[in-house]
Amino acid sequence: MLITETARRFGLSRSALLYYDRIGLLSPSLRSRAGYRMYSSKDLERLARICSFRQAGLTIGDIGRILSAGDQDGAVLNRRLRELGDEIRALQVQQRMLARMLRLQSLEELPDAIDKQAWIEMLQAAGMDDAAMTKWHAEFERRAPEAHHRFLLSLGICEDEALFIRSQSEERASRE
Amino acid sequence: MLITETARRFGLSRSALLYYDRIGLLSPSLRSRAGYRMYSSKDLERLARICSFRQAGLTIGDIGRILSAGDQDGAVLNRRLRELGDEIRALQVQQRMLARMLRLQSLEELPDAIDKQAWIEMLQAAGMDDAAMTKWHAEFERRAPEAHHRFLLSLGICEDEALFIRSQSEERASRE
DNA sequence: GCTACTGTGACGCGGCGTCAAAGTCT
DNA sequence: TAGACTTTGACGCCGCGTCACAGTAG
Repeated sequence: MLITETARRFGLSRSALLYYDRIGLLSPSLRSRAGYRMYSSKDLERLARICSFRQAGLTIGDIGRILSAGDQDGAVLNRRLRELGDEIRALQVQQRMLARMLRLQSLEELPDAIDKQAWIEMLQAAGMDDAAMTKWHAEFERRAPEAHHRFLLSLGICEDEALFIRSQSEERASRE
Repeated sequence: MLITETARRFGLSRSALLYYDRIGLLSPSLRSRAGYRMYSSKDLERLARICSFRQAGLTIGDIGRILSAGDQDGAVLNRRLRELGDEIRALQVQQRMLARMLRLQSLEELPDAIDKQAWIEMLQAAGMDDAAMTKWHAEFERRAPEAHHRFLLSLGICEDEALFIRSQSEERASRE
């Protein structure tokens, strides 16, 4: 099968298949006399697997590793699964930030304290205790003080309390 | 304030600030005699806004547009909010695919029919009726037949039923 | 003179898309 | 001969990271 037809069948672009050939992920096993790429049924099977993995969000590198060496105990798949959880949570944080920005922009209101509570509950649900949170604040303050400040304000914490938390974080950091 | 200190305060890298300067997103208003970038308090305020928007997942282009022309009715923010929903749903689909792949790999079992049912329920919950699903199958078959086939199999639909669905999709597509 | 900063410019990443120039099939 | 395919190669995209080399502040 020729390249464009192969691409169409799998919902890919021609340039994607050219790319896969260039990096050695999928090199068609035959060439016509004119040098045209000919995809055999085995190539198509390999391509089908590649597509599945791509749709599952694996990188080209990971797919190459799985196809060449196999995936011992599903290590690669499990790692990607964890990454996906992290990515989704990060996007959900962005959602909340945007929602808050829109509220502030349209209503010009102060954010309510519920969000600070919600944030704490999320961290607790993730297994963090008070000590862990204090340590996390200290680390945040050390690495990016302004960002720390803006983050506290974004939780609906007032300027004074934010400065208090930051000063405590500084103390804690300097004691170590 | 000098560049590295500014970067540290906002949790950014020096190269990010160099980049923002190059593309004109944030150009410090002063330079020292030796040509060093000096960030004024107004620059820092602008940077704080930039950081907020970046943390909300906006592209550099969008941020530039908002900072220069404002965001009429929160159009940019609302668009990004919709995109985020789409992205999250896409990642969740990837999660389910990966989970299924791991199950198949570890248990070497056939996927159960529950997943086909679950898929249908999801689409119905999204407001799709039978007619819409038929149309969607036809479109899928037309644009990427192999991918359509693999998708049906991934739902735990057996080879025969998949071929049947695809042939119906073809008929439906050719009648239009 | 040492160290830690600063500048500019060039190149790299992933996963392709896009364009150009030339050849091939029908 | 037309036009729909194919080849290779080079360059572009985003949001920076990373290098090299040179100048500057203390």
